Amino acid sequence: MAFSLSPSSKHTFAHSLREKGLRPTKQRACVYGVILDKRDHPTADDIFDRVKKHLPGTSFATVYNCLETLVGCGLVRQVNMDRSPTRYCPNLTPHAHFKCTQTGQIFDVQIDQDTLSKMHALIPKGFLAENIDLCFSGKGDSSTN
Amino acid sequence: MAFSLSPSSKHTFAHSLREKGLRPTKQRACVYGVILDKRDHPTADDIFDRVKKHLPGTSFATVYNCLETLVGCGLVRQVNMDRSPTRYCPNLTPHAHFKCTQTGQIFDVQIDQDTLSKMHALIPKGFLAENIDLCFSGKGDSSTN
DNA sequence: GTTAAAAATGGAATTATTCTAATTACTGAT
DNA sequence: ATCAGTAATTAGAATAATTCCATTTTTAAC
Repeated sequence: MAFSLSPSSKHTFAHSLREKGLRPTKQRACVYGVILDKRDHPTADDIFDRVKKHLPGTSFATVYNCLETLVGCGLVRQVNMDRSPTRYCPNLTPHAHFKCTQTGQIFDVQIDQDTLSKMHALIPKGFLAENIDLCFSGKGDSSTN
Repeated sequence: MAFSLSPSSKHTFAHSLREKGLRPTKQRACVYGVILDKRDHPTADDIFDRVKKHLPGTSFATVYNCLETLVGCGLVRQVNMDRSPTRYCPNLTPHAHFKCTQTGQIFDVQIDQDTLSKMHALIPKGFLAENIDLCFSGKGDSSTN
């Protein structure tokens, strides 16, 4: 059976897509669903595996298409750390990422408004930032292993 | 002829390598040289082309090997923005990068100590960051085109 | 000079991602 | 409801940055 989003997620989802004239298809809902469901910053590959459990016929291309669409609608964010596969994150609040070099795990790190402003203030006159990306890497919290 | 580093760069270069028991070969010097020479955040491909002008026999594998070595010695930094090819930067002071979405150009953006501290302060207890990466993207300064 | 270790080389292999052409599913107008 | 037109999905091929591997060359120490 298809993935079922919670009523509120389903609403945000359908609304965000329709705003851009796009259709809330079951594949898109499912991709969005698995990203919301387990917030472990999955790769396209992880997402493909999870989606197939719900919609076995789904192709890799579709997963990539859906991801691109969801990113374009602002429903999920892409997380790129060094050269490793792109990961996807449904947390839309201002936050940074911390990658544990030992486990590969990625953690969200909240950014307070003051620090965010200071970061914005770095940008020289004449530049207009549409995107900010802050990534840390190092040893993660051992208690979370 | 091989690339010639300025006396002070040559010293830093040889010193940093020898500290790790590595040899300051002409290929490594050349790769480092072209990165220092034109600080435009070149890709491995760009570097390969430039190195070949000085040392025509150089292979792609060597360029990658040298880059890995230089990064390992802390002589250059890798810059990864989204999925585009890795770029290399000899600026070792704390700085962020701004990528112009229109031209693809990458600009260095200095980070002051206060902002840097605030960014560090975001890291939760128990985590130890070895690396910080701050990237902006958006419209670059039109006066630089 | 000889020898052992390190580095460089060329080409093949890998892998995440994108592209392409063909099929299927919607949506809106009739 | 049906049809036409558009959007989305599919399978598989293609791409491109990077890494790997086996071999050759260079270097440094004795």
